[in-house]
Amino acid sequence: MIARVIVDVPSGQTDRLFDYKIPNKWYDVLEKGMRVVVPFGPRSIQGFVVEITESSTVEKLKDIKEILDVTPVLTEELLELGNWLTDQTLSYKISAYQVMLPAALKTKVEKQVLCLQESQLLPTSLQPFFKKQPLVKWSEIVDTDPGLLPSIKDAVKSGLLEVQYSVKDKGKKQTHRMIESLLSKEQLKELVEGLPQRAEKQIAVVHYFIENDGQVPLIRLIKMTQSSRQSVKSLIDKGVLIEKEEEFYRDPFINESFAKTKPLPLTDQQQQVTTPILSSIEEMAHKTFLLHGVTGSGKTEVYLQVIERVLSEGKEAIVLVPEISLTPQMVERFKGRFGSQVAVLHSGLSLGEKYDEWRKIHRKEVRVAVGARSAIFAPFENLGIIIIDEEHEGSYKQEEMPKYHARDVAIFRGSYYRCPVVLGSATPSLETYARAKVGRYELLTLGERVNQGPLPTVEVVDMREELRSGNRSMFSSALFEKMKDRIDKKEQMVLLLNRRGFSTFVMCRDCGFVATCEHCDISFTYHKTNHSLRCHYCGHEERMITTCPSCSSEHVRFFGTGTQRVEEELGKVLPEARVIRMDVDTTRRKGSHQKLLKDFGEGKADILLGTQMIAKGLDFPNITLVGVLTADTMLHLPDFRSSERTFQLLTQVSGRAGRHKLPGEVIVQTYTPEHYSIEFSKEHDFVNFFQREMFIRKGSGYPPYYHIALINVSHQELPKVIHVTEKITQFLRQQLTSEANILGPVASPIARLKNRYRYQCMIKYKNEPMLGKILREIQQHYSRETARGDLQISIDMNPQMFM
DNA sequence: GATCTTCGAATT
DNA sequence: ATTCGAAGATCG
Repeated sequence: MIARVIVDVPSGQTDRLFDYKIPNKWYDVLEKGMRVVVPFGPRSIQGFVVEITESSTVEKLKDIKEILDVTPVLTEELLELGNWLTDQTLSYKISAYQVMLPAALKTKVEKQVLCLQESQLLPTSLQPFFKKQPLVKWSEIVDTDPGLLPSIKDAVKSGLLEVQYSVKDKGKKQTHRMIESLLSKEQLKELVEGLPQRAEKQIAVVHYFIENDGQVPLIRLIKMTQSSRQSVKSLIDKGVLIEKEEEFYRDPFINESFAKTKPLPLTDQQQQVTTPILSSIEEMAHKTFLLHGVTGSGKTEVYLQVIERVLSEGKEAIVLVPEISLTPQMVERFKGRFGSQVAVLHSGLSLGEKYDEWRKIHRKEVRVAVGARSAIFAPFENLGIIIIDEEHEGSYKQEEMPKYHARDVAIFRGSYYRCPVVLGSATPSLETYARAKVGRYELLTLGERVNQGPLPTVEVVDMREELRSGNRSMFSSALFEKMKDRIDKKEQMVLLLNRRGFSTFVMCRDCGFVATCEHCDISFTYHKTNHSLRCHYCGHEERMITTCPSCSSEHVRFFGTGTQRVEEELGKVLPEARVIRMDVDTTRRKGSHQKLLKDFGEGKADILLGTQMIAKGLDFPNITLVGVLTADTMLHLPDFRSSERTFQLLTQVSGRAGRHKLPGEVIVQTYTPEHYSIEFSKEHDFVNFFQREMFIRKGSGYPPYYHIALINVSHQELPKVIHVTEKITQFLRQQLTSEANILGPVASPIARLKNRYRYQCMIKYKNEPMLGKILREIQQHYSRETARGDLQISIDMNPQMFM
């Protein structure tokens, strides 16, 4: 029997099947979808079996070396999905399979040197390594002295040493040592009598087992009885106790208990949107729904109740949530309703924790997966529904290979299992809403807030006017008055500023020199905490300059406002206000995001100041004011979605105010109050925003009217980049139909990043059946140069970002 | 001529 | 990705 394998070598040349013989002993064991170790050239590497056949066209086949799984990690469906993903995103098969699995399942290969005979026979320089053990890491020898390479080679030739490869699973299952008594309580009591008085510790341990039943983790036993490992061990040796290794899951929520919740009665409108979803579940008819519900309209309760139905039919559910709103608040609602049926997957978990959550799904111990983007690959085999909350969020698009969008994967899986996909949002993406309007998706609308409360009133403040009337501070007088008012009333507020750091750029007032990162074409952001200049794209950090490097002037000043500066300013103008600042810098540490929100929820601060990460999902009853300091920051980015993003952000953040009893107010400060994305967000008017934006997209040939493919070329040398991009553009013009609109080559918005120049070419198209094949040809053509790493060509079939 | 470097091809 | 071997480069 032959196994056809995709090997773990991400390169163009190896992105195909390799055949291996299956040794007789594994005929019944090996299934497709399992990971195996195979010989590949002189080394051993990991691979996925994707097919098992009778025969092969290749003459000299090698044997499969090892099987890494007991049950397949990739189901039939996921294998198919992997193929589809590869075609859609023009990536490698191996990358597609790997992205569907927890990182812990990716093995690492270790190169080792094995000493076959007495170490004394080796050259003296090598002897010390093999004194203690015959097996030594290759790196251990070569790192100490690269000059030893020839002697190793010689020793291998003369049969003293052998080079081998060991493939190791990264994902260690964690085990606890559990201790259990072998004797009955009566026997234990007898035993205590017989023990010598001075064996205090042992007596304490035995007493524990007289008083308690069943197993206990070793560590806990030692702690509770004040005993030691030694005393437990001697009881084991005596045959009184027994030690067992028990596999356990690292539970990230171990210290939290979730109050059980019951389904809430649905409002009429909730009822209306639930019915069509339920019938899609029952009829096993795949359909994609767009659940368009204003903020606070109770989308989550709808999700919970349709999932309830799915579970009662014995099926499974996936719920996708943007990473940032995967807060305890959200998790609590799912765990509260479905208890231990839920696995939670997000980036805050350690490698091992993610693996454990994944295994709960794989082993069918849970039936609901709640998580960020990658949870869309949860290995369920009887899916009943897929829900994507906040479907417009950019984080559903993976920006690395394979550059997939979770929404597309959801629809693939939904149609495979003939189950509904529900896309929920208060501000759907234009693509999604357009599809709903033409009937490709079914539109469901929740137009009112559950508590019947009105949407917050939004006041737009023209900052140019403020400036004219002499107010040069970052707070308009309207906003400032309202802030003071809330502090007096002991109510809370949220301030949004989409820039972290202190200032957005640092410039010399005399010569206009702007401090920029030496590796990228990006201006530095000043960070006050450690008095440094930081590049927000590559992370490079330098000390703040006091004199201008260009003209030696000392008039170096900060321009633009970041969250740090606002925090400082608040301290001056509202010293009595307690402020929590939330941005990438204050939430870098694991769990700090949660902690800051918890503090705010408990009323430990009056003001929550932050970047866009505070715009989503938070639901605190006491927030009655939202202030947007500068609504324009996103508006002028070189991206055709900038208006859409601005509208979404303003609408989302407005939704944070007045969600409960107290009415909410929003103040939006801007220099362009007449811009339609600001005007429509003021009225919470998605539908009119949509129409206006669609008109613009149509005129300029952007999605949803056209598809986009973006090719990004980068290299250390500028002429090379230009030349290659030029060639690619030419080739595309030649190959594609005259309907396709090919733009470029142009420098990327970030023209240099991490010391590499970047150029791009954009294709706008409606129907280009050959596009995939043509782009593959381009990849192939440059595969030599890209394999060596100096040239990079990245293709994004539906880019969310143009930087 | 021996040894070191670079480049391309093959990996089942 | 990594490895091996052929073809050129460098040195004594």
